[in-house]
Amino acid sequence: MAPKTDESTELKIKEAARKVFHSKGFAGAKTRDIAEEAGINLALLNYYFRSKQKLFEIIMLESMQQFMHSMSGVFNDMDSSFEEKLELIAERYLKLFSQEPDLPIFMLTELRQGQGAEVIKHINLRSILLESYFVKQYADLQAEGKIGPMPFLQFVLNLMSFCVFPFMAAPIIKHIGGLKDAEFTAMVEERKRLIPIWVQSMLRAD
Amino acid sequence: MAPKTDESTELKIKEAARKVFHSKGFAGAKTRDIAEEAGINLALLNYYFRSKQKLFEIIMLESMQQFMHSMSGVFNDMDSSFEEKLELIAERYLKLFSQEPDLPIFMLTELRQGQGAEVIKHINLRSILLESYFVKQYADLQAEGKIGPMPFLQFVLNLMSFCVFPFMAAPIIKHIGGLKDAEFTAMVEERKRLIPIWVQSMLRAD
DNA sequence: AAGAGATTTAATCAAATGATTAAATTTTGG
DNA sequence: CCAAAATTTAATCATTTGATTAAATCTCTT
Repeated sequence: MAPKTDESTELKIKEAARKVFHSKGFAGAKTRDIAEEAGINLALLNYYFRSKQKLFEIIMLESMQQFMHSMSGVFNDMDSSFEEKLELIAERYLKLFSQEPDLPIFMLTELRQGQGAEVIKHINLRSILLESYFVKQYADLQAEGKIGPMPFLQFVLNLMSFCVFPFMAAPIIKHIGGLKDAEFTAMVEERKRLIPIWVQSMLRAD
Repeated sequence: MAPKTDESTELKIKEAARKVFHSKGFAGAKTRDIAEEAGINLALLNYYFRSKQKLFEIIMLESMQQFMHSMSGVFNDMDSSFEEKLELIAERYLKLFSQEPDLPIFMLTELRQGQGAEVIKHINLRSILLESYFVKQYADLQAEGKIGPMPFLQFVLNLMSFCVFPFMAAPIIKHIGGLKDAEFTAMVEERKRLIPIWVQSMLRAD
């Protein structure tokens, strides 16, 4: 059944590893869980990826790229206005995290601890963000006095937190609000519309 | 040296457990690490707390109480205005997380996974929040038309995310912004002042 | 179809880890 | 000061877990 170069097995393992790592974290993920999730034997996992650590680094890197891929296209689009970009960013991130709700807390946890700390250096996150067309548009609007003096870093931080935090705090939010899954989804949908409005009002505040 | 009921040893262990659990999470924390951090033998840890799980539940509960203790006093203070409460909340939370930067991501991670999921039920987080004087002040301002129709849950979510997210994302923020610790602290200080202003502007936006 | 190479598996190893036990040491009450 | 109780330790156990190995099975070329 398996062809000479079996990419389907490699993909199955990676997919399983992504699921387990995202939901349990590096320390909580067991290689046997990943193998079982992939429907293969433990030895095969090491045959393909050599070690848990190596497999993790691949998943971590791809997760971060997934994270940034949603972003970079919008950030450097020359045809959309600053306001339109706000809408696109909220739209895309909330959609991504609706599909991958464990992604934000996984990445922030692993970046904070030892595991993922190395990966961040292999990605030019800094330049992708700070040399984007989005930054130029932001600076221009500030120069024209159309938005306030909020530093760009604070602005991005606030925008990201609006998008990311609801998913990280989902269990508490559902508990406090007494929300069922559908109601939580509705709240997220409402935020797609509101986040751009909120951000704009903040930018004019101080 | 040790008195009949040695509370100092018990406290030493709990303090060590708090440190290790907060920085590594339940799965990443090793009982031997905790014992070493406390300067005692592994067996003594089990003598006092019976098991890693039991010790964790104590730490988890106390962490959550610490989290809410900062809050509940402000939320039900009859003498401060809504605007003053915004300032107090930003002030207190940013101060707390400056001292305990691992607290937010620890709690959200463990609440999301199996470990802490039980603890949330033992705490009336929902009623503490939704039956507070803060909610009444919010509703009154809405009734008077002084703030917009933003649902209270979205409002609290936004306020919390402003306070919590910078600490969860600290490694990325420092990397992107090229910030040293002192500069990060300065940014947090600036947010103490700005968060109330931002929130007020959002409340008038939609 | 045969055999070489690739893929997959069952069995096993070694280290890490949570927990226990029995003995040693210290503290307390008489 | 002595003995009982409490505290602390070193040694050990059993399970989990990451990884390896040798054999079996499958695929593809000729």
